[in-house]
Amino acid sequence: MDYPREVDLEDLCPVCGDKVSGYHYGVLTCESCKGFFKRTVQNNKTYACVDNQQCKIDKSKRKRCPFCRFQKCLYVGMRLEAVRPDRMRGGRNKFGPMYKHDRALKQQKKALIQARRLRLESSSPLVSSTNQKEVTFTSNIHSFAILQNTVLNKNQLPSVSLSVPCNSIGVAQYQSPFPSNWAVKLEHCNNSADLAAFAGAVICPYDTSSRSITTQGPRMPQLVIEFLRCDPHELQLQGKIFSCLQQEQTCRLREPSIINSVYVMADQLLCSIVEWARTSIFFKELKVCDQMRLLHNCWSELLVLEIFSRQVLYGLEGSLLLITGQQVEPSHTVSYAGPAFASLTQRGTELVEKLRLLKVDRQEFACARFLIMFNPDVKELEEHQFVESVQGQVKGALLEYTLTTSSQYCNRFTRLLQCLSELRPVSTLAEDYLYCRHLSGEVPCNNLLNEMLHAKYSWT
DNA sequence: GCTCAAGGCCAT
DNA sequence: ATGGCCTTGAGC
Repeated sequence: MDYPREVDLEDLCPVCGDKVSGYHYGVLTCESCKGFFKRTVQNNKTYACVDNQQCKIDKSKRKRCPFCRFQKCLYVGMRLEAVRPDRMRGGRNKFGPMYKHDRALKQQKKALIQARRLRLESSSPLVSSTNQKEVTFTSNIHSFAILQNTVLNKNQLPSVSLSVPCNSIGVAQYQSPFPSNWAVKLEHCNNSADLAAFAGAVICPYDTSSRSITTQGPRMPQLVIEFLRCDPHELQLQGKIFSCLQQEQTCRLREPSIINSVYVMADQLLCSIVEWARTSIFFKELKVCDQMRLLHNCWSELLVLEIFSRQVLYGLEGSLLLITGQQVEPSHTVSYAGPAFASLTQRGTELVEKLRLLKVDRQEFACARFLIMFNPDVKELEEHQFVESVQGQVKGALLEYTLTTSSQYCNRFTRLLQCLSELRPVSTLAEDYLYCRHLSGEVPCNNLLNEMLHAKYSWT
């Protein structure tokens, strides 16, 4: 079979799309972006964007806005500290081993793609036109889509589907009620460069065997598999929420207002979060008092993360996807939920966009929940050390996962953590909003959500 | 001795 | 200011 020549995206500069000339300051980039980055850092240049700081940077436009170009350089993971302050020439820097490891990963990926092609060529010389189209599409976009095909078609062992390092993992096991956009999701290859030291500390000894490629793809960290097993069941929750909304309607003898529905949904989501936590690995081993402390600290962040993950994994840009499957236009919320809700939605949308850009996947969201929950900064924890050690393990697993799934050392892990740290202010806004609505008596009472809000506002 | 990612140079 | 090509030199 004659496949179209594959456009290897990894041969293109992640900043401008020009031809890559090698690793420069931590990332495979072209010669011109290398030079641009060097000049900017060495000469301490500051730029300004005359537009809205969202200029498109490609080969033909890269000269137009140095501000956005430099932002993009940093975004794709170019490292300021790789520019030498003493301007010493030649030699090697501390990123040497990282580049080597990254190259090895790329080689493995290429080998896998080759294997996949050979397999297709030998097993089905007459591929239907639709299949052919799909293969062409995915291979042009990203190799992992092909890796996934290999695994899903070839191996039916239960554990195997969990060992695929890509966003599409969930397709086989996860019955989403929403239209799937898995096929077009790309694994963003921006790994963390500066995490080699941390990797060494957490996954010690640096476990290259776990990343070695087999026919099943790189292995997923065991802990991430455990986290996925704990995932709440979306359909069950959906059914419960529908029945609650119906009940609300029956009690009030009218269609519940949008804010009422939001409140009911938030309450049910919260119930499912608590249920998830209680049955989850690590958490179920904690003393009840510590469980309470942790949950009181993080419930709203988990709630917000739950809503955000739905937008990133299944939602469409520009609309808010509710657990019920309804799509809401965020700009319209102001008319029925007030400006406070609209500003909350605005903040949320911004963060969702960041998570979308990062292409955070189900595995990473699963880790994120545990990271948020096991917060050793929570006061008066009786099992503080345990909580701290779990957080360390989760970070390690997440780091290992990002290293395994991405072909490049960039700063994916750091960016993920950065995004998660931005959840707190949004969740605080959400709490404030819900509490105001609760005080005004517009929403149902006697539920878990009220309890949590009361607990918070009686403490502070 | 080779590699390759740093910095430098200079025509544009 | 940009970007293609050159020189350098630590680490393998």
